[in-house]
Amino acid sequence: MAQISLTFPDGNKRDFASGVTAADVAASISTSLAKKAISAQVDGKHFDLQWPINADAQIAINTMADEAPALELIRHDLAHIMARAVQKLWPDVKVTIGPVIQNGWYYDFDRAEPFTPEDLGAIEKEMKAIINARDPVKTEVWDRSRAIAHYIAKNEPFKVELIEAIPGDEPLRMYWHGHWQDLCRGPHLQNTGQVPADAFKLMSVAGAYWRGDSANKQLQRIYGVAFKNRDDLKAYITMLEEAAKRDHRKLGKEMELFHLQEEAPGMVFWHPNGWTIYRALEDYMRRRLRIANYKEIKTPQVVDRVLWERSGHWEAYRENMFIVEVDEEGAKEKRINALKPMNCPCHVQVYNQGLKSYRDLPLRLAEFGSCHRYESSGSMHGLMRVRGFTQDDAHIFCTEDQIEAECAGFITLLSSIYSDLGFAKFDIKLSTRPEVRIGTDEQWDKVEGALTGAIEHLGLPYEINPGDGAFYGPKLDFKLTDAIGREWQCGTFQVDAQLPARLGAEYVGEDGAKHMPYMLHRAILGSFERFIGILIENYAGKLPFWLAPRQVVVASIVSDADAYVGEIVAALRAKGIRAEADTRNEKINYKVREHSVGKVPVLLAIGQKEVEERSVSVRRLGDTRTETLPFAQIVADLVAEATPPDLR
RNA sequence: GCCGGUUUAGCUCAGCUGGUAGAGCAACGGUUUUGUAAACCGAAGGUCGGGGGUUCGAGUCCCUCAACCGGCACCA
Repeated sequence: MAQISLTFPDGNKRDFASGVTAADVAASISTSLAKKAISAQVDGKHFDLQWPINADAQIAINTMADEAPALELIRHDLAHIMARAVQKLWPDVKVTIGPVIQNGWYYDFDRAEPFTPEDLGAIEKEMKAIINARDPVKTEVWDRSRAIAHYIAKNEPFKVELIEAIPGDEPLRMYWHGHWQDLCRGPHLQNTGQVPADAFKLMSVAGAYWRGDSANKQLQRIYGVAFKNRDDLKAYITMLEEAAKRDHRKLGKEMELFHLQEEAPGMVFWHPNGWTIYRALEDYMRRRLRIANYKEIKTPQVVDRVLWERSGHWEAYRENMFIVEVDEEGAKEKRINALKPMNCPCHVQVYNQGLKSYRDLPLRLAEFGSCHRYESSGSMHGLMRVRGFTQDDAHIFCTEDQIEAECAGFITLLSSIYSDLGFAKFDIKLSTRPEVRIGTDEQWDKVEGALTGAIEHLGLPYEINPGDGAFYGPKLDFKLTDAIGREWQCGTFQVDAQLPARLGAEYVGEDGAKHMPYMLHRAILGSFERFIGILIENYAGKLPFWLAPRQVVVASIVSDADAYVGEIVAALRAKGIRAEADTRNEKINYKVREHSVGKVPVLLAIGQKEVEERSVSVRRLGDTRTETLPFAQIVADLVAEATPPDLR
């Protein structure tokens, strides 16, 4: 038999017979390694211990101490164990696919009856029994026809469809967990007992379309999470609870920021506290845009369908638009208008007023544009996905040669704004030309080159999403990372050669002829509603002082202090600080608790002592210590602290 | 839009297999003048999401609509 040479992580090489398995290799090293081995990395690929190795390769044996492969195997085996448990409990359930995902796995089933939460308990119990049985895991390679015949015989139509969709004549791999068989590319553990029985949990049932297509049958998906040990599972569940505590919907209620109600789904009712955040953010953005030489405009919300027909939205976006029909006086037919879902067509109308010269370009038109989109009922989510929202929108009209500089200027602005708002890290994704597109390849080369040139010039890393651009131009997406590691796509920069053409935008060039400008769609926050939701969750409600809706509460300890409390509040308000008095007949403990829960950053407690020495006792949110400061000093300190970052 | 779940007092939630609704907090009225995360007492508060049905009787069972929650699909 042919020999192959395997290279170990320490650089040592050894020869083995071709077809040797990683299990054999581990056993040849030591019995303890053979026991501990769970899989191997063979030339970087994750290999099952049972798979034959047929060529020279780098090899490293994995044990449970190797976090990534261990978790992948545990989760993947659990997917199979769960499917086996489900088919044991309900033999007529059809199986489909069950991949590993972040923190766990899911498996999609076809079953007439819905799975209930009680079913999940029963499945978990059955899974534990399978794990405790320590059933061996076996694997074989089958040819397609055998596999198809097998699944036809077993009446598993989804598996048949799956195999038929696998291209070519590739042989297929089968796995057995005990007697239970599943088509799977592997790798897997060696027996079900290697899965920790106390470190997984079935989380939820949800509908999911077969192969992700809403035209297909809807299956039932069961989600599970799994870790290497019970403590990790516990930590994960604690993390989920912590994340739930920063849910902006919950905090929005507790902090009296906003509400939503049935009569206006997806439309925000901002309360005084929430609107204060909104205004602070808007004022900040307005200053930043003005300094970056944007011109702010305001355009109509209700616009005749004629304009939407011209812009192409009526054809492409109609089902997402709120339509307004009006009986005009004397008119034979109803006039049909739409609430604008986007600002771009209106901005072109502003651009088109008066003949533009190349000297006017780049022209940056900004609007805090109030838009409405009829989002599908199942997609709405607090402030994150709404039907009525306001974009920090702007369109830059420029020549092709100006795109790169505009792009660089935009990224610089975005980066500075994210940093001011507390987001140090963001990623850039470039979406390039799709298959179906307008414009010549030379144009695309130039425009894509302008975007990459801008990013590279700034020395920033970026990822490419090939073919994911719009048909009218490439785009950049900007994703920021929040305090608990979640990513949010907020900023966008899109090059558009289509809308200016459709709506007849032009300028007179140096050559005296008319040319079409490019239009750059761009946003930094995305929508104010969503961004405020992100801010609330990022800060867990403890917003930075300049954004906090109620910055200071001045609380009396005794009623004799009320007059002095009033004096302090008046002094702070005179300096623009959002201060409130709390002179209710309550103990200071009660007031401290209430305003801590309400996320007020600074509490000034005033008792007899403070009245006498004209001082204040300062307590900051999240800190149990207090500090006594003179009246004049606290006013000066808080004024400095309340200054927005761009004005410091 | 689809699958599943939920909807009871201002808020958070109880209410078993159908017999006519309950707690804590808040708000209100008193008492208390208080020193850094919930003082005490009292009275009050609900067409049980909307509509329809079954039943002698519905918060509870059925149908339907809506909103919300978890996913899926969507997010040119």
